[in-house]
Amino acid sequence: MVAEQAAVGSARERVLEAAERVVTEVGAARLTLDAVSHAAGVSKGGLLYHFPSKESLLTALAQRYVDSMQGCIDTAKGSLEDQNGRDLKACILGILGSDPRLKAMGAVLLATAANDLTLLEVIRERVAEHTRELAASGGNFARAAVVMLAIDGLKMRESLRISAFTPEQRETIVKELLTLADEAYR
Amino acid sequence: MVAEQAAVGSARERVLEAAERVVTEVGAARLTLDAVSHAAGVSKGGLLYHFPSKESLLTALAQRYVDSMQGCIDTAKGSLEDQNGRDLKACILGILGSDPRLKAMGAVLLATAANDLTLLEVIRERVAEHTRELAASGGNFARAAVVMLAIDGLKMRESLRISAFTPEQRETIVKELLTLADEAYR
DNA sequence: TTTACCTTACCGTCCAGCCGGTACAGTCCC
DNA sequence: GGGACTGTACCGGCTGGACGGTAAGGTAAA
Repeated sequence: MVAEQAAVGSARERVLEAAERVVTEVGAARLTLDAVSHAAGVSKGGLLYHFPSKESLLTALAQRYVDSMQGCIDTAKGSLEDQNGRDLKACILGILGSDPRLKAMGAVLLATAANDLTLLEVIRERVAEHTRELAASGGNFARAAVVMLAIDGLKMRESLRISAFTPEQRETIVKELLTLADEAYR
Repeated sequence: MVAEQAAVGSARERVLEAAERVVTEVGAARLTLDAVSHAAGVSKGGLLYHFPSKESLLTALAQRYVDSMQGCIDTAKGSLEDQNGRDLKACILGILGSDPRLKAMGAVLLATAANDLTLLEVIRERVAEHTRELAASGGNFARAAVVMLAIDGLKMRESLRISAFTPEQRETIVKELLTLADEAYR
């Protein structure tokens, strides 16, 4: 059961938050307009006023996820002094950090992809941009790419709740990623 | 307990193959019993004779994927001489190789997860076992884990068709993974 | 005749999207 | 200032189609 939430923020924002909650709690297949509208404390008509179709809701969800991730990376970047591989390290700390905005990331990705693979276009573009930046960053491309891919892999496992690392193991892995990032830009 | 023989062309096998085709071609949300039975050239009743529910079909699909992956790894392992980090290298070559059985991997994972997150149990167990083996293998755990995670990340990106690497870049990444695997077991 | 395998026809539920409303805040004209 | 009109935000019942699953029967081999 998805609890109703007090009216805070714009209705549009409330709906998106509710959709994330629904998808994490009951799964992508049960992400229905009824469930989302109920969780957001609006009627289905109200939801459809802001998102004229389910597809538009999913698109907005994917966009929100991309924005959140960028936000987390930027925050992490701000806390790092200017150094070699700063961007890559910001990705490690930003994406694998504990920011609650990225908690639902995998589920959102899942719900989006499950409903329509073409909705991943937003994410595809972001990945392409990251890849270009990586190639242009002047470091060891292959090593930096491995670090990025490992970040993805870990985040994915954790989002699908199939990760089997202990907290200690996870910590050594993050440290190893930071070391590898260092080496890539030495 | 003699397992049902996976005779090539048996209806059961045809259905599973058809399900993979459907999920890659039209997406997880449109993986319906009608679509699968039609693609397999059987009636819906015929499909339900072999898989009494959609859930049982999805479970079989997940199991088939786990088996395929293990098969690919074993094949790759056979082609490697006994050396340090042989298992890890077999994962790199097996999973990131060109075996068609793993083509639909991500889509299958997606379809399974989208319909019911608990169906990932089979995969969760496999990941846990791999993690245990990695921890017991005597190499540099963190580094080996990073390699495994990067394999996952790359495979996932490719399955969702959001990867943006050129073939040349991909090749250098695979080489880098092999190098890192070497280092982890030196 | 029994069993394995498969078919067609059908049923009940669920869900996306539609539609006819309500409430209310401007704003323009008199 | 007050009536008429307009646009924004939202409500919730309804429906048509899709989909998972059932039932009853048919056929061929053992």
